[in-house]
Amino acid sequence: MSTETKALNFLEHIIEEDLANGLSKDKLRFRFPPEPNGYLHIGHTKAIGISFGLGEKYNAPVNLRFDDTNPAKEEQEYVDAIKEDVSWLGYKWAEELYSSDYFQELYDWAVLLIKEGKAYVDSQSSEAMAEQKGTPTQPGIDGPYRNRTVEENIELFAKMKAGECNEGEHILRAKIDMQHPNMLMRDPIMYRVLKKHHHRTANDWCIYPMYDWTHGESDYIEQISHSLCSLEFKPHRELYDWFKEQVFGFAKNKYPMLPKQREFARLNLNYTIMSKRKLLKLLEEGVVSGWDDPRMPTISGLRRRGYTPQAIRKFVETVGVAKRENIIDVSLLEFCIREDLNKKADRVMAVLNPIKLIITNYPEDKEEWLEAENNQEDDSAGYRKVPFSRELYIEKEDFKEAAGSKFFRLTLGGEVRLKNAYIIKAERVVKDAKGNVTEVHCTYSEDTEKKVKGTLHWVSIKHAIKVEVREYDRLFTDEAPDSHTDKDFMDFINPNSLKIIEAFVEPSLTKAKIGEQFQFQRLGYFNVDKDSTSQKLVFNKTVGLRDSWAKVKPKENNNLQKQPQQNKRSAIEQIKSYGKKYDRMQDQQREKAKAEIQELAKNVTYEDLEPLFGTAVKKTGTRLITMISLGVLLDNGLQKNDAINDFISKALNDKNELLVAEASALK
RNA sequence: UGGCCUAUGGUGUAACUGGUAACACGUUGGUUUUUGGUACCAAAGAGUCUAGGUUCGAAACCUAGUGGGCCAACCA
Repeated sequence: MSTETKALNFLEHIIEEDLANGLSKDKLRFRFPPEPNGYLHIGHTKAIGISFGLGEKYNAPVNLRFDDTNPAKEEQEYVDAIKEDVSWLGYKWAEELYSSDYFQELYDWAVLLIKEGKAYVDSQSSEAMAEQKGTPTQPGIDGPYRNRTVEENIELFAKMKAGECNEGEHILRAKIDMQHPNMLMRDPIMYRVLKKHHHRTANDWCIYPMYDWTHGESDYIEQISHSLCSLEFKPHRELYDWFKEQVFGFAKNKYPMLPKQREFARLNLNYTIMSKRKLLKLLEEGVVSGWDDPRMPTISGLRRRGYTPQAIRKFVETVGVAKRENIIDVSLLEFCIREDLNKKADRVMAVLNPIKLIITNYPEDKEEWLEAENNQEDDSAGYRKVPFSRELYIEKEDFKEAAGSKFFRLTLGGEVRLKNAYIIKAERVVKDAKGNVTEVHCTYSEDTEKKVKGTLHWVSIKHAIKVEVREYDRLFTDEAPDSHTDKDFMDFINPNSLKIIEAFVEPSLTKAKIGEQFQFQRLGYFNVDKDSTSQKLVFNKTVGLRDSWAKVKPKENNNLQKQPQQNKRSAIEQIKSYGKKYDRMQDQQREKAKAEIQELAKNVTYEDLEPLFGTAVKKTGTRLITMISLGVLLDNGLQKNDAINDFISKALNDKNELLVAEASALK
C-alpha cells in the first residue's frame, strides 16, 4: 500500500506516540457517536471517515454508538437512516450500541458520586442557576442547595428517579467549582427529569443523563482508546477528564483503560449549510422535497444525486484533518465524483435542448444501427448499437449560423462529426416568424476518416425516448449563507436551484434501472431517479463535465470576488505585510506597492509606527516600508524627534541602496 | 472585560519534530483525442499573520501583539 509513505495527520501522530509509549495495538478502539435526531450530512462523513478510517488503518474495532440521551428530539427513523448511510459509505461497525444501554450503570455511579460528596441535587429554577453560574468573564457563586447532606441528596435523587418529581423541579449536578475559569466546570448538570417516551427504553426512565456525564462514561465503558470529536468540544475535555477520573475510582477493575478525547476541525463546504436545525427548516418551508432531496448536503441527498461512496470517501481523505477552521470549495467534491464516474459510467447520448437536424441526402425510410463504445476508459464495458436516421435532434447550443474560429461546432457551411456516425455539413436553415432557427438542413458524407474540429452528440428523433431531466444548481447564492449576522440564511436561497427539462435520450436507455449512472456525452453525469416509472424515466444531473468552452464564452457575473482578509486589517498591519517582501520585489511591483503603502500610511499614527524603528538590521523590507510610511507622516506635518532622526541616520549608513535612497529623501 | 484553540499559495493538507516550503484541487498554456471530457506535459502562484528573541540555521521553539474560532441550553 502506498499509504505507508503518506504523511500522518495529527491524530495519527497522537496514536503513534501512544503506541510508542506502550499502549498495546490491540487496545485501540474508536467510535462514531451520532445523536439520532436528524439525517447525516457531508460534514458527518468527515467524522465517520476519521474514526472508521483509523479503524481500518490500525485494524481496530469501531463502534457505532447512538448518543440517545434526549428523548425529546430522538427517533427510531433517524437511527435507521444513520445506519443505512454509514453502511452505504462502506463502513462496518464492530458493535451497534446505545448510550441508553448504560443508563443503569450511569445511575449507579451517580449515586456513588453523591455518596462521595461530589454531586448534589439542586432545586432552583434554571434562571436562578444560570445567574449563579456567572459569565465567561465573571466567576459564578455557590447556590443555596450546594451543601445539602449526602442523605438528603440520596433521597431526593431516588425520588427523581422514581418519578415523584416534575420536570424542572430538581436536577443533579456535579460539585466541582463555581469559580472555575471554564464554565463547564461550574457544577455541570448530570441529570434532569424528563417525562418523555424514549425510543428504546420506553418509559423505564424519567431522569436522563446529560451529554457530558454520558459521553465520556460511554467511551469508558466501551473501552474506547481515542474518542475523536470536533473542535467545539475542546472545552468539554476538562470535564470529560474529571468525570472519567471519578468513575475510574469505582470501576478500574472492570474497565482498566481510560479513554482520551481529542478534537479536530469539522468540515465546512461553501455554498451550503450543515446545521441539522437549518436543514430541517429547508424541509419544513418546502424549499426542498425531503432529507434526500438531491440538492441537500445530506448523505441521502448526495446518494440520490448520484454521488458514490468511493467519491465521498476520496473527498474526505483529500480534505485531510487538522485543527484550524476551514471552508472547502465544492469544486473539490465535484472533482472527486467526476473522477470516479469517469471510470465507471457508461456513455450515452442525450439531447437536453433540441433543435431539429435534417439530413437531406439520407433516404427517408432508411435507418442504421451504428456501433458505439460504452466507455473508452473501461475495456470491459463493451459496445452497444444506436439508431441513425434522416431526422435527428442535436443540442441547440451546438449550432450557430455564423461564429468565430473558436467555435468548433456546427455553422452554416461548416462541417462537424456526429459522434459514432457520419460527418455532416450544414447547408441551410429554416426559421419561424420570429426569426428563430427551427430546422437545420445538412448533407452527410460517409467518409468518416476526415479530420474535423468538432464532434456533436445527437439522437434519432424517430427512436428517441422522452425523459425528464432534473438539473440542479447550488441551493444558496452566497458562499457562506449562515455566516451573516445581519441576514438570515433563508435570504440566500437560490430560486433556480432546480430546473426540470424534457429531454430526448437514445433508446438503449429504456432498460435503465433506478440508481444507474451514465455519462450523457459532452454534458455530464446523470443517474436514474427513484421517481422514475415504467412510463417515464427521470434523471438527476449529478455533475456536469468540466467545460473549458464555458470559460471561452463571454461570462456575465464576474463581480463579487472574495475580499481578501487583509482588507479588514488595520492600515499598519497591511503595511507590515508588505515588509516581508518589499526589498525582493521587482521594480514595477515595488512601485505599485510603494504607492499602496503611501496610501495606507495616511491612516497610520506615529504610535503605530514607532515600535518599528527598532526593527532588526537584517529585516530591510520592514525598515523600508517603515521609512516610506514615515515619509508620509512627515509630509503631513509630523515633527522629527530623536527616535526618527536616529532611525533615518542608521538607514543612511545601510548597505541596501533602496533604503539609503528612501532615507535620503527624508533627510 | 476571563479561559481555551488556531494562523503555511485562491482552497485544503504536508514538511522525517530546527537544515531553507511539498502534494491535491483550482488557474493558465500546450500535446493527444470521434466527448471543448479523459490522459499527459508545462507554467504561474506562498517564503509560512506581525514584531522581537533563542540558534551557525526557525514555518517549526520562546515572548508580545494582531486576525479568526469556541465557551454563559434542564441540547448533543
